[in-house]
Amino acid sequence: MPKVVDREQYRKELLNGCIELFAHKGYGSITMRQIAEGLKVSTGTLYHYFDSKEAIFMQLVQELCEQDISRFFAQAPKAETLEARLQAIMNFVLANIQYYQQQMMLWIDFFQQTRSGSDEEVNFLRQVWNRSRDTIIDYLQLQDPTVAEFLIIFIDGLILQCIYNRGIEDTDWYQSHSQLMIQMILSYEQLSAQT
Amino acid sequence: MPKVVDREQYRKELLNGCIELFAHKGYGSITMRQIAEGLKVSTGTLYHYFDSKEAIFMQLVQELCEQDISRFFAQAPKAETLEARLQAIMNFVLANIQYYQQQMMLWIDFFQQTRSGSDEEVNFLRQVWNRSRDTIIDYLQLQDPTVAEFLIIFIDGLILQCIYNRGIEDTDWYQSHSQLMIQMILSYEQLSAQT
Amino acid sequence: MPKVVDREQYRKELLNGCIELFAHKGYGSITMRQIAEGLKVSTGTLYHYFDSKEAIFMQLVQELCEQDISRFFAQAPKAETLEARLQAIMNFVLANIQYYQQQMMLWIDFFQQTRSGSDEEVNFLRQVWNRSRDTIIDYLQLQDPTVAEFLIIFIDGLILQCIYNRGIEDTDWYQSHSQLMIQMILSYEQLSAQT
Amino acid sequence: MPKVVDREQYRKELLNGCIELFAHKGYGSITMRQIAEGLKVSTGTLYHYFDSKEAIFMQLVQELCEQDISRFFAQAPKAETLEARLQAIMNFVLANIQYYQQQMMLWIDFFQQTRSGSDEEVNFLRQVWNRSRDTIIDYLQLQDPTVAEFLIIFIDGLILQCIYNRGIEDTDWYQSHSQLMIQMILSYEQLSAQT
DNA sequence: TATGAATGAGTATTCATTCAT
DNA sequence: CATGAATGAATACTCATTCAT
Repeated sequence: MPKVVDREQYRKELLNGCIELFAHKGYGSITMRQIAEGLKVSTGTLYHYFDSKEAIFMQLVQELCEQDISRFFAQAPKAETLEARLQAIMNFVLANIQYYQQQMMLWIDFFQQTRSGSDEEVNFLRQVWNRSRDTIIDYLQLQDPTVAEFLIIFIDGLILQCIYNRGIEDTDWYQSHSQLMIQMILSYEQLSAQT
Repeated sequence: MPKVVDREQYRKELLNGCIELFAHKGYGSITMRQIAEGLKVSTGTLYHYFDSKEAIFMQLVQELCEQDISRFFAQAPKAETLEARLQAIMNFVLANIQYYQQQMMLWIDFFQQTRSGSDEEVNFLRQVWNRSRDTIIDYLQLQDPTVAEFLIIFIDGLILQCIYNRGIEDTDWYQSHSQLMIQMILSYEQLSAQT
Repeated sequence: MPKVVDREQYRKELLNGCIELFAHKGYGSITMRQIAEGLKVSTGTLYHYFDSKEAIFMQLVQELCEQDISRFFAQAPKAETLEARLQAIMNFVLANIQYYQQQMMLWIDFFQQTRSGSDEEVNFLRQVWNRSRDTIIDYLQLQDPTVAEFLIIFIDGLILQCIYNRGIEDTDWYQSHSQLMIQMILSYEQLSAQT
Repeated sequence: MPKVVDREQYRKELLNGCIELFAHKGYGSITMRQIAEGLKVSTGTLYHYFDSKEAIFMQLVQELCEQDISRFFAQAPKAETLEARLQAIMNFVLANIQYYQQQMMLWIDFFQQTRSGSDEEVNFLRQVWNRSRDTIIDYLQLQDPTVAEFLIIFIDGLILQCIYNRGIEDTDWYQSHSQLMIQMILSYEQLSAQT
C-alpha cells in the first residue's frame, strides 16, 4: 500500500472510484465495507479521507456536477442558432444518458435517506443542482429563462422514463421526443418574436 | 384488531393503512415493525397476509394506481375540447401534487432497492404504470399518442422538480409551466391538423 | 430456545445472569455480544428486552441494590445494642466483600463512561445509592446521622482498599480496622451521651 | 514541537501535558489520537516516546505520585502536635480535592481496563501507591501505623463520596467529617497512651 | 388466525498500533 | 527524530423474517 503523497489528490482519486460504486448499488444499499473493498483500501483509510458515508456522497455530487459541466463545454459546439444549441443539449444528454440515469437515482435515493435530515445538506445539493441549471440557461441564450427551465423539466422527465424502462436501448424513442420538444420550443420562440 | 371474516377485505384494509406509512418514511427506511405498529397488528399477522416487505410494496403500488385512476375519472370533466382536457389533467396533478411526489419517491426508492432484483417485479411495476399511461392517452383522445406520452414525460419532470424543491408552495411556478406546455401542444396539434 | 411466557420474569432472569458478567469484565469492557453469549441468547433477543447497554446497567444497579437490602435484613440480627448493630453491619460487608468490590467497580466505571452524560442517569444512580445509605442509617438508630454517614464513608474506603489489593485473602486486616472503627464510634457516642 | 535535545526531558514534558488530558476524559475514553492532538504531536511521536497507551498511564501515575508528595512537603507545616498534623493532612486533601478525585477515577478506570491484565502492572501501581501511604505514615509519627492506615482508608472513602456527588461545593460537609475523624483519632490515641 | 419472542448476519463507525516516507 | 497514512478487528445496535405458542 503506497504511502500517499498528495492527500487532496488521493482523495479525488478515491472519489472517482466511488462514482461507479454508488451508481451501481445506490446510496442506501451500498455499504462502507463494499466501498472500501471496491476502492481496495481498508475502511479505516476510507474514514481517514471522509468523515462519513454522507460526506462521501456530498463530495461525490459536487465532483460529478463539476465534471458534468466541463465535459459539456469541452464538447458543446459554439452553435449559432437556437436550434443547433437545443440539438447540442439533447444530443449531449442522450450521449450520456446512462450517466444521468445513475446520477438521478443517486439524487433521489439521497433525498429519501435524508427525508428528515438537516436542511443544510439539502441546500447544498440544491446549490449544486442550480449550477447545472444555470449553465444550461446561459448556453441557450434565450430571452425568456422560463423556456430554458421548461426544457430542463422535460429532460428530467425523459431521464426518469429511461429509469423506469431500465435504460434505453431504444434510441429512437428518445430521439423522436427530443425532436418534438425542439420543434415546440422553436415554434414558440418564433411566435413570441412575431408578437 | 377486527376479527376478520373476509380475508381479502382485511388485506385491502391493511394495504390502505400502509399507504401513508410508506409515503411518510419511504420504502427503504420503514421497517416491518413500524408498519405492523402503524397498522396496530403484530409482525406475525403482517406476514400472514403478505409474503414479504417487497410483496406489500407491489400490492400497494397496484392499489395506488387503481385508486389514482378512479379518483381522476370521478373528478374529470367530460371536456369537449383538447384544451379543456389538458387543463383538467394539469389541474388534477396539481391538486394531488403531494400525493404524486410521494408516489414517485416510493417508486424510485423501490427501483433502487431492487436494482439487481428479478425482472419479474420490474415488469409487474411497468405493467401497472402502463395502465396509468394508457388511461391518460385515452382521455386526451389525441390522434398521435406520441404527444400524450410527451405530456406524461413533462408531468413526470414537473413532479420531480417539486421533489427537488421539497414541495411547492409556489403554485404559480407550476401553473406557468403548465400553461406553457398546454399552449405548445395546442399549437403543435393545430399545425399538424393544417398539414 | 423456549418461547418465553412471562416477559417480566424472563427479563429479571436475564438481568440476574448479567450480574456476574458485568462484574467480571466491567461496564466499559464487556460487549453486548459477550453479554448475549454469556446469557446464551442472541444479541437480537438482548435488545428485545433492553433498549441499550446503558439500560441494562441501570436496571442491573437497581436490582442489585434491591437484593442487597433484602439480603441484609434477611440476615441482620435484631440487635439491641449499638455495638451489636455495628458488628452486624461490618460482618455483613465482610461476608459479601467480593460482591461489594464488584459493585463499586461497576459503579465508578459507569461514572467514567457517562462523564459528560445526562444528569438524568446520574440522578437515578444517586437515588438508588441513597436508598442503601438510608437503610443503614435507619438500622443503626443513631441520634446523629452524621456518625452513620461517617461509618459509610469508612466502609467505602475499606472496600476501595480491597479493590486496590485485588480482593482480600487477609481477613485479619479487614477485621482489625473494623474493630478500630467500632470502638471509635462507641467511644464517641459515650462521650456525646455524657455531655 | 520543540526540537528535542534531551529525550528524557521531553518525555516528562509530554507526560505533564497528559495529566489534564487523562483527567478530563478518563483512561478508557481518551484516544491516542486525542492525546497526540492535545500534546500537539503526531501519534507516531507519541509512540516514539511511549510504548503504548498503558505505558503512558503507568508513567503518568508515577509522575503524579511524585508531584503529589513533593507538593505536600512543600506546603506541610512542621507541626508539633498530632492534631496539627492531622489537620494539615485533611486540609491538604481538601485543598486538592478535585485533583484527588481525578486521580482516583483514573486509578479505578485503569483497574477496570486491565482487570485480566498481568500482575506486573498491578504490582507496579501498588508500589507507587505504597509510597504515598508510607509518606503519610511517616509524617504523622504515630506509634501504631494501623491508625495511620485507618485515616487513609477514611480519606479514600471521603474522596469517593465526592466522586459520587460529582465534586463538592459543600465544603462544610467535608470539614465536619474531617473534624469527626480527627477527634476520634485523638481520643483513641489518648486512651492508648493512658493504658 | 394471531402473536411477539427469537434470530444472527449486517450496519456505520472507532481506535490502538504500525511503518513507509 | 517526526509524521500521519494505513490497517482491520471490534463496537453498539438494527431488521426482515421465522416459528412455537
